[in-house]
Amino acid sequence: MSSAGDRSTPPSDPWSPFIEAIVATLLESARAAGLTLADAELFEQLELDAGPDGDVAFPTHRLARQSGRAPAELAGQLAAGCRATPFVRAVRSKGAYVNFEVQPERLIDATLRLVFARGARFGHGEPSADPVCVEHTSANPTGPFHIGRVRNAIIGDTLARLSRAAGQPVTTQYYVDDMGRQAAMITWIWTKPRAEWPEEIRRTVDGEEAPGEKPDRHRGRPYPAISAYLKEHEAARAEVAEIVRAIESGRPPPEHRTLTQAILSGMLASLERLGIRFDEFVWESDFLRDGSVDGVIERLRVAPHAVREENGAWAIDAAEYGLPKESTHVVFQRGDGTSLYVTRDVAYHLAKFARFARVADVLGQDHQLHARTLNALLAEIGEPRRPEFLIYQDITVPEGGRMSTRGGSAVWLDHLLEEAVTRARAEVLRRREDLPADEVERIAESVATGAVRYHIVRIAPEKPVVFRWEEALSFEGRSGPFLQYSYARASSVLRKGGVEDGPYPFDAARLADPEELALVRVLARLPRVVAYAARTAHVQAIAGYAHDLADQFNRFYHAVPVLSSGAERASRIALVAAARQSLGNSLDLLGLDRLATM
RNA sequence: GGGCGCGUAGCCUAGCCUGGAUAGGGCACCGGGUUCCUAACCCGGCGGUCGAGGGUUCAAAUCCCCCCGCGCCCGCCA
Repeated sequence: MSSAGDRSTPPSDPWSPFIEAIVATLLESARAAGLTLADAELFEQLELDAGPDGDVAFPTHRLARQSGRAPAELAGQLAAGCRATPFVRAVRSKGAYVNFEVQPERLIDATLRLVFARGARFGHGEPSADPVCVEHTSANPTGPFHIGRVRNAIIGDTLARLSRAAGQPVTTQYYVDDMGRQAAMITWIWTKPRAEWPEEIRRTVDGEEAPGEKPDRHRGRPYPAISAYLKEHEAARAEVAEIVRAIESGRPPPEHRTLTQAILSGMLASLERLGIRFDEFVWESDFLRDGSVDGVIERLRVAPHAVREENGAWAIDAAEYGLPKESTHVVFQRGDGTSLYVTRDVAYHLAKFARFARVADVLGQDHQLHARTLNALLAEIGEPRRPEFLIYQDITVPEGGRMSTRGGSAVWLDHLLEEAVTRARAEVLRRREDLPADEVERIAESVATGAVRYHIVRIAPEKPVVFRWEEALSFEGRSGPFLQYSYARASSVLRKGGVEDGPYPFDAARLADPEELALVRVLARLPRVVAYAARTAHVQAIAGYAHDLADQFNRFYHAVPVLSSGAERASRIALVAAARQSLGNSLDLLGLDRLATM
């Protein structure tokens, strides 16, 4: 059940004329009954998708209270005073509710027309001029993705797709952290002659090095061992620290950027399989190089709560920003004059604010405090704007604990995809022995990546997730492959009917089966779902919608013959085409491949 | 200790922003369905003190308070 809420009735929403008609007739009825109420108020109280008793419901409790009347009696009177219109077939009261049932033929007609008119843009909102930046993933380029980090990428990419569909000009950015100790550790080991590698680190690379191994895997392989090694060896720590200093002074080892880039490219290749690409890459060190970090430091030094620490470091006393007691002093410049991550992040965000009307950051929950610290520093330099943070919870392993690269508990994205492809291939071969091998591979890849993407995006970001292989690799029920299968079914009907490309003439009166009307109702919801999901960043809403749509399509498919039907044939084909279009648009929003056959 | 998030059937989950009529799905389990457009499907059944308590309200899974449990963070790391 959803409220009409923001009272918008855009032309991109098939419900708009129905809502307007209902508001008008209800208002008229209320006035006739001697009641005064603003149409805005009435609009807010309307409930859409109200259930079995009607399409739209109006609860009278509030109005009853205002007028001192009994809700049920009021509902009866209001219902009786509503005229039938071309849009509204019946108005009935039930208890305290006035239920409106729209003219089904009208709804079918309006919805299918809109779907065909807008095609790939059905469900999308009106274009807006305000550019939006979505920063997501931004994982340190130190090795392959594990599934925990991929949650960021999937949520961020889906948010970007939804925002675009909602009409916003979106730019996605990956913030490449090439400045930290972690990046320095990689450079430290790979710029050292192999003969000088400590034995325990060399072990991690020798023996398993495969030709054609992805660079993120290959170059990142020694990383966990370096971590452990540095804990025990001070001299090595000093060498890494020297590299960090070189990077911070703007003179990194020449191989540094190349190595970082190589690992990043391997990581991006994995995301590419999931349909995730970035418009821009922003390198953290660039803000140092172009002087903007110095600018931020200057502004922070004269900020209202700037304090100088004993050893010459500078901080903001951020007590009033509601930070935890122990971190109220936010240091933005070290005693040795170098900058910190949060300082550079301020510079980065100022650069974003200069270009974008809205700035969204997808962050893991471990960055919660960083987000608040960043906000505090922005406030201190008088920057009124703030990023919108989308914080997601960790993916943990069943044994307990977060996924750890070092602890060996990580589930690698590449491994997961490999396993998913193996299973998907077996499923395809089991039922489609007619397909050529390359076609089998193509389908298996799409099914596998679709299953993984959907498995992550279906769950609200703020929910913690425990990773389980059986669940992640499920191809049934509420899964990506279920959606793709439904799309393939619809495609198959159109293919066999010889009408893959339309046009799709139809007569709404021929679509009288309850399952047909039910399917149209689901189709008609898409524009509102997209608007809602984009506005609230509830990316899981589109996942739920796509399942509802596929589910209802399958019910219709079983209940009603299409190609073998008589006078209804053309209209049913049109309905299948519209369902395929909407489902396809939903798959696009989720980043799942449309499969014409599987 | 403080901050943030989470707690809905055996398991997973939607709904919470914006309170509204019998809380939607999926997995598992039980019983059906394929001379017909793809059975990765469909139909039926089973299963709920919405963590506990209190408050606000005509009305609370939804808002407020408190408590319990779980996770994360609280660095001159990133």
